[in-house]
Amino acid sequence: MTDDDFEVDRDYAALPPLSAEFYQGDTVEVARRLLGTLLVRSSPDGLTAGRIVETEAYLAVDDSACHAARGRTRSNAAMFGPAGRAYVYPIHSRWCFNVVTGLPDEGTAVLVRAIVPLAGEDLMRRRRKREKRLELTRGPARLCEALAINRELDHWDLTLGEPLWIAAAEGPLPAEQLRVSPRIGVTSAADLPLRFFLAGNPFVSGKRSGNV
DNA sequence: CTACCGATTGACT
DNA sequence: GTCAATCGGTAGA
Repeated sequence: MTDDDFEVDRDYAALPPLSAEFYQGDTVEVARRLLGTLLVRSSPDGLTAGRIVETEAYLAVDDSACHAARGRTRSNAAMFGPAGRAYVYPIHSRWCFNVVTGLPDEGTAVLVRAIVPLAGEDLMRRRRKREKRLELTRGPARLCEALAINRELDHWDLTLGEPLWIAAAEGPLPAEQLRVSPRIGVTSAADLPLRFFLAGNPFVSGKRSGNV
């Protein structure tokens, strides 16, 4: 199954959201399981959707890069909520989208770093003010702008469906496509192998040479 | 209140 | 490849 196999008129809005159980497990496992799933966003402007191809896990124990590592604040409160909620965080005047995992009050989440555009590409181009397909959703803040994910969706329960949810992949991910590496951009706990991506996918962020 | 910094991006050499 | 813009969050005075 590749993205080229997709029907262009597929009804993404009808895809059911993943249930809370999907998100409640070990954060590293959830980060791996999210690869290949479909991130869907509906809005008055239209529907956008893409396949998740890169994630990063942020842990509760021995992970100084995790926003929850220095305790609960007003800004990171969503991380301490139930699994399956969105945690949307601003950095450098842009937004990043996370999925809360594990148990309530644990403070773990998975950052979605890249998706492959599957629906609403023209709407993504208008929001991003970019024409090149690769520049629409390659990177955590780019995909947020393409899907109009912002502070309003912090705390959103992704198991409820519209306006933002994640739907299951069509089938199991070929194990030979999975790659693991240190996380991108973090300045502490920079050596932990907590980034997961699909080998060779052009939408995976970071240096292209490191994505094979 | 001020000072510092970051899970980034885009422009530029 | 390098580097600066940019601003909310946080810590500290």
